[in-house]
Amino acid sequence: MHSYKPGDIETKWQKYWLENKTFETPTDTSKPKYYVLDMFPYPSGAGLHVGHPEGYTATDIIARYKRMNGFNVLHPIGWDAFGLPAEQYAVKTGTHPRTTTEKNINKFREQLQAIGFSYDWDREVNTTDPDYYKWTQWIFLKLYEKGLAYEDEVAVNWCPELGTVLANEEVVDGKSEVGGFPVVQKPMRQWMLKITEYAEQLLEELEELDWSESLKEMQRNWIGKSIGAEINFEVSGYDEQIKVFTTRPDTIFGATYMVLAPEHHLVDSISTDEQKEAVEAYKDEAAKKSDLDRQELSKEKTGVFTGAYAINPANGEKIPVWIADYVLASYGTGAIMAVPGQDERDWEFAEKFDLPIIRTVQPDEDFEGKAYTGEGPAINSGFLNGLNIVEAKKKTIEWLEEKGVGTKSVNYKLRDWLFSRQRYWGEPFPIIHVDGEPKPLPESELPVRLPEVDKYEPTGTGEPPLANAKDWVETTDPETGKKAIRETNTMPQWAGSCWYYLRYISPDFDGGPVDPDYENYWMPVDLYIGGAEHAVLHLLYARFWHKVLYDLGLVSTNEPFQKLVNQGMILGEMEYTNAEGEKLSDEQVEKKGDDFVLKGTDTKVEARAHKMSKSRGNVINPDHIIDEYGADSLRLYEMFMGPLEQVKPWSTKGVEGVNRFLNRVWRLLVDEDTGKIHSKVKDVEAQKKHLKPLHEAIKKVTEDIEGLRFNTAISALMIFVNEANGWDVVPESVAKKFVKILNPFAPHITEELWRLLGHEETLAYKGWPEFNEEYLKEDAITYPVQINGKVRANISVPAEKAKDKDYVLAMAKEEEKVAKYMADGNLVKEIFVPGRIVNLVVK
RNA sequence: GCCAAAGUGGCGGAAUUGGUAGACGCGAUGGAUUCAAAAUCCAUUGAGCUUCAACGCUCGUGUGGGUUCGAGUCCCACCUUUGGUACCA
Repeated sequence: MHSYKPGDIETKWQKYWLENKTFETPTDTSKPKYYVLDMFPYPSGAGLHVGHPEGYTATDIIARYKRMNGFNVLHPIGWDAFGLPAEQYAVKTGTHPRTTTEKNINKFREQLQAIGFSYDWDREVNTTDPDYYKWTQWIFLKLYEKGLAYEDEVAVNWCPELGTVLANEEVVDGKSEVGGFPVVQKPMRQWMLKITEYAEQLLEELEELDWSESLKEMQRNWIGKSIGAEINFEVSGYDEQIKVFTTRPDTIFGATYMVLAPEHHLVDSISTDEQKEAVEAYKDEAAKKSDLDRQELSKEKTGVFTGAYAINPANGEKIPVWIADYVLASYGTGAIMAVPGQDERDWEFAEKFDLPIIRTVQPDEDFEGKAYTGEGPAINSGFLNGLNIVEAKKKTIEWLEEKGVGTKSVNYKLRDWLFSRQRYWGEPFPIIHVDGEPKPLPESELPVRLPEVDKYEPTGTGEPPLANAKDWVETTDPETGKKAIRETNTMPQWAGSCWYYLRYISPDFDGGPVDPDYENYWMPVDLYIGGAEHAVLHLLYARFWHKVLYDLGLVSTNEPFQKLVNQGMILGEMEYTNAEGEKLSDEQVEKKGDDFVLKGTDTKVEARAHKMSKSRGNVINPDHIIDEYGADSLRLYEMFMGPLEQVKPWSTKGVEGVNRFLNRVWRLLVDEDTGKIHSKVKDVEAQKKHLKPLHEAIKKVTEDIEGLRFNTAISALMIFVNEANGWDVVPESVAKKFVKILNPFAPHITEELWRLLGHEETLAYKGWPEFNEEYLKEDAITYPVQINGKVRANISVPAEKAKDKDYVLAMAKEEEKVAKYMADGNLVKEIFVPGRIVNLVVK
């Protein structure tokens, strides 16, 4: 028997591709290029899960399709291999993270190769390789030289359990994203990157990118641009001013009090003696609060009066100055003018502390709420009265500027990027401290390698693990010979992934991060696919670095990723659970109305698919799927499940379905007794009945690949095979074209079939078939005939008469059933849509 | 709360610019093959009504309205789910 045996075929071709370097990236730059990139994985100990191959199969299909269309394709993979898990494992077991990482990478590589991805394996990059992080450090030096990297004493998210500082995005609900440990605020010396300097560009240049609107919107929200004014308020009795930022300068007449963040620099100097004690107590309280506390207590506003008064420049009124933690030190100027009439937070605060409220915008008549934030004419606002918000804003700003007490201003939510971590397993900074001042190392000192250490824990005082490596820390300044101390922080995991797409272009280049000649050819990335979890951070950070490199003249494009798609998460199998959370089998459950119920009862049952997780026990291991059904089936199923970007539940039954399809393909072309090409595959001229389904498939598959609609492309391939299975003879030319268009989806079986069809060379570079509209034409067109919008009959019209309105309408009216309906009333309207439909309106 | 996306059979999902809703696959039912099973092949499969049967009819794309000869698709209001965000002045 020579039935379809994916195991044999797949290992054979994977070996062939590797040995022959089939997917080596071409180095000639004469042909059009296509750079198709995957988000490289963190090689975890758990190995690949079924989520990885989803995006990877999509890009692989594109890569293979583009090669067959004559493009030079760059399709690389690598490892984002710095990271906390390997370090935590090292803390526990003493195993060097390098050892763990290497082992995991080998496992990942093996798994990826077993799925038949057409990566150029000579271009792997590994962020933990000194030859790679040399250039990460080099880019950091450039950032430093440009003044974009600086040290600062900042309140950071300190996680005592992990012994490290976390970035805001690594803190979820006041706990560490990894491990769920409590996080507190602690001031520490840290490296920062001035991403805020690029805020406007990062926002503006989103426009030209071919990214989903929702993704762009997420980045816009993260950057959080707001336009308004800065206004100075004199403090009564002091030679001080409080500067505030507001998006609603038009409401200034309603500013009845002011609030400073507890950390504001003027708090101490303006507090009166009577209030000093209360102010100090409040400050202490606020400082102790963790993020979690601030959020939990956020429902109830708190604050303390400083005893000081400011002068509202609009009307000269004395207004009290308070401190409250609902005003953030890190946004705007750390102080606000409170306008309770038009701001919900201020209203709440004013109500609680009995502060005056003045409306300065006339609410709609039926408005019943408290603070009014909608449109309306200005009231109680002196010279602004009657103006709408936009006009009033403009006029206020003009007035402020004239008086010299304020100016138009723009603010961003985006903060500078906290760029250091107290960890071992990360890139060391190319920085030494001489006489207490930071100093960059010269390029010739790169890479600064990670030292060997005995233990991987932080010192406990917050000193990073590298501080334990005394011999390494204590060094000399190569320029002056002075004693120096190395920086012991390391870079965050994001660093390596900020520029890896450039390294693939020239992985061995030693004159810089990327060879300019090839950079110019390959950039930008034409298609980038990865998980939505990186929608904001990785993509924002990478864009930032890229723009810096662009400004330095090191890259030729201002944006790295032209088109970007997020694949949707794959959930576990659909599960039915009762109120107690116990799993039920399909047989125990039925649908009743809108709900699922326990069979024969009214007891509702929850029916849904859950995120895959070890604790739930619903994790699907791709290795098992490959063992059972083969890599081609895995690939095909992952693409057939549904639209790439959508979240969708896994179904192993579905894998069986596509596996059956591949079996049908095999039996269509191979004689299972001999293992040779089936005798019904003949070198004869193809007829219309063969060519029509074939070209329909070619057309649909081509268009759907271009549009990343792989699920419907596969459906078209299935339709062709269902049709072809009914043929007595399969023309060889038709068989070959079909094998070609199936190839990007199921590369192993198609290589094998191509070989059986008598070819020695790989199919990977054979031309993609073109479809011919001629073959798609129908001999006869079927028109549905509607009476008052309901289909009552179908008529068949010869193709050459199909566009002839009079002819088609006449045909329609002759139809017996149609005539019957027409007899019941008068024909008032005839609608004829060529090639589509006939509708007769009868009354 | 705010922002964004999405609601279609038992399930995953199809459906050009508004033009026959349910392609393709899973599951299910019946049949063929088999000593039997697996595999394979054939047929049926949105719900309901009528009929000996064929034909036919009614309803049906989250809910309620609207526009149109015609709405899954467009407009208005609402409900639900998912993702993001969270005192950002």
